[in-house]
Amino acid sequence: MNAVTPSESLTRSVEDYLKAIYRLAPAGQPAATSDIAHLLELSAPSVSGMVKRLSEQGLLEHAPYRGVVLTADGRRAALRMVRRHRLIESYLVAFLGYSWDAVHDEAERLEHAVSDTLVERMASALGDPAVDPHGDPIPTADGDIAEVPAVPLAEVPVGVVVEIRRVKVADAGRLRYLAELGLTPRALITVTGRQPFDGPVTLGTVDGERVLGAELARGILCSHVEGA
Amino acid sequence: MNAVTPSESLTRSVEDYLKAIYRLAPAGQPAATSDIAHLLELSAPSVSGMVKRLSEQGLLEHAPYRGVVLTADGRRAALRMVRRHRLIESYLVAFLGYSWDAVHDEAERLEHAVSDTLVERMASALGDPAVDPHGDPIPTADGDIAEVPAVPLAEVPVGVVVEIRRVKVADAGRLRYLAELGLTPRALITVTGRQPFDGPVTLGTVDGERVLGAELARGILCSHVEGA
DNA sequence: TTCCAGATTTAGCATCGGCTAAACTGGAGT
DNA sequence: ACTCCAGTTTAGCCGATGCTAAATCTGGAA
Repeated sequence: MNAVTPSESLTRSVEDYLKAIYRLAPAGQPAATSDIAHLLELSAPSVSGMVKRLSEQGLLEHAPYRGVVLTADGRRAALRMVRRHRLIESYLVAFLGYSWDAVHDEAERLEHAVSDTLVERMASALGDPAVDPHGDPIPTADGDIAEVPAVPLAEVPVGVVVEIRRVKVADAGRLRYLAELGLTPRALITVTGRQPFDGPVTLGTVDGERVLGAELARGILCSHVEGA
Repeated sequence: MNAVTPSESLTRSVEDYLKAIYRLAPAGQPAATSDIAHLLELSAPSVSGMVKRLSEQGLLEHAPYRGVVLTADGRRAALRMVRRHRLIESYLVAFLGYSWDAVHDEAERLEHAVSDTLVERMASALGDPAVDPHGDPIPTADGDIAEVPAVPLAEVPVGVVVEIRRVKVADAGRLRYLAELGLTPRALITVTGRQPFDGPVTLGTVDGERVLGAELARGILCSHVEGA
């Protein structure tokens, strides 16, 4: 009857910092001030100041000049926000006609405003999904998050049938483009060719042949399909 | 191509002030500093300070010591928040299993976070309702709000069949109680008796006889039913 | 080993939106 | 007309979170 207790509620800024640090260092490596600043589009001194406050609150540990690491409390709070974000994205896509390229900004605001009750209602309405529309795993309410074992499309061997598991692309335009090509989670594809020097890959999809640049191919994570 | 433009976005606090002032003076009478302070649970000096800022922004007009009146811009912004609030309440009840006594707090937070797009998607999903679960009219996206002509149950003559149109009760416990009695918008009832000295009213409902205290009876607004 | 460049922190400041204490105002009642 | 109180505003403060400029540290190059 403690631990999960979010005794004093965190501000929006604090939630954003914790989520950013988790995103930069999900495995608990130190995150650099400048990386946090860049991700949140803030100045480095602003981050330094907030880091001091957060470490005083016990949400992270700060080794000056070395970076920050989330504490158990900090990690829990971060995963709570990740769960919210991904469930909100899922809900908007499933029930309110949003496309996967349009949900991020909306979720970014809503994640700070929804109650735990509402989040869990949305989860139930969705059937407690394991992943969001981008294939990113949704942490459980207890703060467990599953790994999605997958390799970048850019590294998939030619000829193997793979399933798209996750699309780690933030830009809305690129997401729309991928959706047009049918390259979304659960799609089955085969790499039919690959050009050298970081060149494009050629893909076989159910809709036919596709050519995809290396940058996008790196953002598409795939896994092998059983008995293909 | 101006007017509706919310050029610079308003802060959460500003939105709350405007909504409070609208609520206190929907018809444009002056609202008193102390009433605003009481409604928002803030100190009077805090309100004075914000009022100064808002009048500099052109959202309201302030006659010192006399009260404040929303400008057209301020009223528009306030009605936008009212629309959001009432649509969010409606959506939560219709699609996410909320009861009418539980929606207010959730909507109070969400109304500051949703995009116009999301609000309109919710409105569409609901079929563009005219009123929310409490019977309060939902302003249109253009900022028009319909009157709901209705008289307090406390003033309905004995023997007349009326329809509950609106329930102006904020307390969650009271709302739950009214729901248990079946006294929700669109219910048909008859006042079968009324005790003197601000006493309770006796009601005939489809579920049988009910007795209701004067306080609650004042919060239930009714209208006559065609040919009853 | 020394030194420099880049990263980080500290110093000092601004804005927003709260607060309390004190000063002020307007209208009700004598 | 005058007084006084309730309501309002002003003065001065605080904490959160942002910023720029200056100081400081760290690690790699020479």
